[in-house]
Amino acid sequence: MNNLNDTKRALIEKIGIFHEGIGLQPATGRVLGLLYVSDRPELTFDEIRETLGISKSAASNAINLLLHLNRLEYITYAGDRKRYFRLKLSRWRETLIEEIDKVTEFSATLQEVLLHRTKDTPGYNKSIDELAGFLNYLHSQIPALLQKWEQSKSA
Amino acid sequence: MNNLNDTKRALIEKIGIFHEGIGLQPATGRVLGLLYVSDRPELTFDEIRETLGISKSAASNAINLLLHLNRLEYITYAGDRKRYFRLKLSRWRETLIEEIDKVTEFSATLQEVLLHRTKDTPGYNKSIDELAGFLNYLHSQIPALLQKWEQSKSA
DNA sequence: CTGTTGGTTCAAAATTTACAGAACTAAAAT
DNA sequence: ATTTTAGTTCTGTAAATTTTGAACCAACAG
Repeated sequence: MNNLNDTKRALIEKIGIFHEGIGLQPATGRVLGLLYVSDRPELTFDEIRETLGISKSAASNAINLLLHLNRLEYITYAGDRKRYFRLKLSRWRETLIEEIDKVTEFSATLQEVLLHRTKDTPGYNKSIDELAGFLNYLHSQIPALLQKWEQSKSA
Repeated sequence: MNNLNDTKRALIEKIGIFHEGIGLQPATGRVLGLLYVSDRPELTFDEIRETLGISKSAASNAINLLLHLNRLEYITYAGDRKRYFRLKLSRWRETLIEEIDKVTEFSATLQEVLLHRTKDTPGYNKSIDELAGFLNYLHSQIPALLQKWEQSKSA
């Protein structure tokens, strides 16, 4: 049914490993990978299960987690009980911001650290303060970066 | 020797968990946490081991990994065989760039995906191309962001 | 009302990870 | 020369994670 060549299989693994790196489990990462490379971007539960060679429960868990994370949505067709799952790719901005926020939220912890650090290590404290400060700045600049990027494209 | 109050212990755990999130193991994250909160910023192998209550092997592995990742350095004193480990905090810019690069490197995979995707799904492909494009743009803009942040500070 | 489809949920098995403990080593101290 | 220090490396294992398979369920179809 979903016949994938070796290149695409390898890409699925690569995409899978990347997403493992950001905290998803292997099977979940592969579901994302499959949907990225599949020529038909809407796949059923069973197509996903079968193409990836995973169990129903693994497929169910992965799909539901991804739905929860807003990475996936599904469409239905009248007279067809199956759901057709696809990536919510148009939401990439929000997804990316959420990912970057994981890092920038560390800033709050650093500021807490500063409140409890001795004042006897000014150079050290200054570095922590700088890092925290830049993380906040980075966070604040993402919308502007997105805007500037859009502009640079239309130019 | 290294007497830490509950607040600092909690901060160590928080810093540890954050670093677990970016791929380090718990004990390794806690070593970073300890060095962030410790009033004495240079600690010996045994002080780290004892304060965190971890085994020599766990301490050895964590410290060597962090040295490898350039997150730690050590100093020595004549007539003292111990090494004194400390955070390479002044390197936070490089560390952060490396962390952001983990995300932006995904762009290359996306471009590979595009090479192998059918042309029959233009909207879908466009989203992938946009995401890849913005990741590249983000990567390219980090140095400028650092510069602008420095300027905004001195103002 | 009975069977089938499209899943979900649960318990157990398999795999992976993280760590401890003990044995070891190189350099320095006695 | 032998003991101590400051770690390293290896092996075993406990715990956590991930996955499977089987039982289950709700909705619809015949």
